[in-house]
Amino acid sequence: MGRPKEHGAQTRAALLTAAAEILHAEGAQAVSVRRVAAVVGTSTRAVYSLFDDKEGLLRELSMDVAETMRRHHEAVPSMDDPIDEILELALAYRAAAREKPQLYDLFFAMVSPRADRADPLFALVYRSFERVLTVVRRAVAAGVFPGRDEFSVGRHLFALVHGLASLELRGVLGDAPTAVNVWRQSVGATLVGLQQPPAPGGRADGAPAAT
Amino acid sequence: MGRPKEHGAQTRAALLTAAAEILHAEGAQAVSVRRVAAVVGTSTRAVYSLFDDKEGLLRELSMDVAETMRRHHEAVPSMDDPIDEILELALAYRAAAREKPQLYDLFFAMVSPRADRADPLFALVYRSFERVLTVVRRAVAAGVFPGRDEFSVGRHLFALVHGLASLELRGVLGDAPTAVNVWRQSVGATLVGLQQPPAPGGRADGAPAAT
DNA sequence: CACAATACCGGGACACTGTTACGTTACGCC
DNA sequence: GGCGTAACGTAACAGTGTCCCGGTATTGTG
Repeated sequence: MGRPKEHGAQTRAALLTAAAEILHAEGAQAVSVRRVAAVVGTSTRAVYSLFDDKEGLLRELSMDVAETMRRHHEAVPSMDDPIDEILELALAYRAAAREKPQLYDLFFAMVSPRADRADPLFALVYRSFERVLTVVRRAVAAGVFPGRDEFSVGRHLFALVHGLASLELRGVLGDAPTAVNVWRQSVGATLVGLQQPPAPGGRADGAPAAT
Repeated sequence: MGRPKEHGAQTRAALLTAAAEILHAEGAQAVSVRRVAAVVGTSTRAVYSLFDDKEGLLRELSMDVAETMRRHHEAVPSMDDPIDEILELALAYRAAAREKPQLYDLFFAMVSPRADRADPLFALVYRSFERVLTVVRRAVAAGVFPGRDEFSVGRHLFALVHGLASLELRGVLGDAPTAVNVWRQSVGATLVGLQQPPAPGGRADGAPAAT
């Protein structure tokens, strides 16, 4: 009973690709519900039927970056030296950010401690982090990062790659060959530092010292 | 000749404080020209007379963060050990970001290689970076960072503190005491790594290797 | 086969946004 | 006092996200 849905999977896909094209070509602020609907040739109503609202549409788009992140991260092969593997994973983060520069901010906006674990988008984002944690965990077990745990190292690396990505996407790191060297040197130096025991005065996991 | 200006320095100040209050209380998206004008009790025209447009208003607000950054950075005293001083400067960056959390994104948006050197806002932003560069330069001259130059070290530190600030403002670093430990450990480990000679395969300044 | 119930659709309306053109007003100068 | 001029407030314009209303297509039922 009732009129059957017209806005099905293909309209949904068309809206997403249209939104992605506009976003890729002109940036996030150029994406409007009316415009996306007009490109597809449907009404704004379709957006509100298929996604809840504009945020839902953008949220679906950020699945795109999250998937790009996952792809690059899981494409990194296992290596004998976990240090080499972590460096490659950092460069995978860079590659994903450069592949979807306009979506990168959307991706990082998903990072939140209050994220719902059952949310498929969060789960997808977490897979990339988990890929890194796997190696780090192995390295910690092997005594590569004395006095540190996997989360401490993971957080540090996350902060660094996000900072590097932010700077590069703003053009601060120069052209691509220069930028990749900055990444190599920065991540490399960080990994060297992490292999030394942490300075006293605070626990390595970030919790305050139990005095 | 001509009607005298009514929208002088005090209207300007009132608009700025009103905008800052709204931004502080409800975030950046809540700031609208009409609303700011209504709070002050004047017309939208005043905003366009005193500032060029809304971006000009926000731009003036970002002077606020830039000034906060400068204040915290220049409050850090000279120390015997440049490593200690750099760590304190990193914590100064953190303090400034935490003092104006809603404005932090505006601050970072000002970072661009295409920034106009004559722009007073850019000049203000650059003072904080220059404060760091001064110590780093001294350390490089003393041979503390073998095989690296001041810009390589400065960029690395900038990426790290921006990443840490971004994570902390999103609540990822936990409560304040935990977060400050994360900062100390991360910046500390980074400084340890930078004191080791860089890995071969690329120049430390980020430029591609001259093979 | 007719009909009403139903679930969806498109277009228009609403409350906003930033920005600008317009008519008005208030001053200094002649 | 009249006039030119510059700044004023208002109102309009084009755009945004969102939501409601009249219409419509389908389908179970009489």
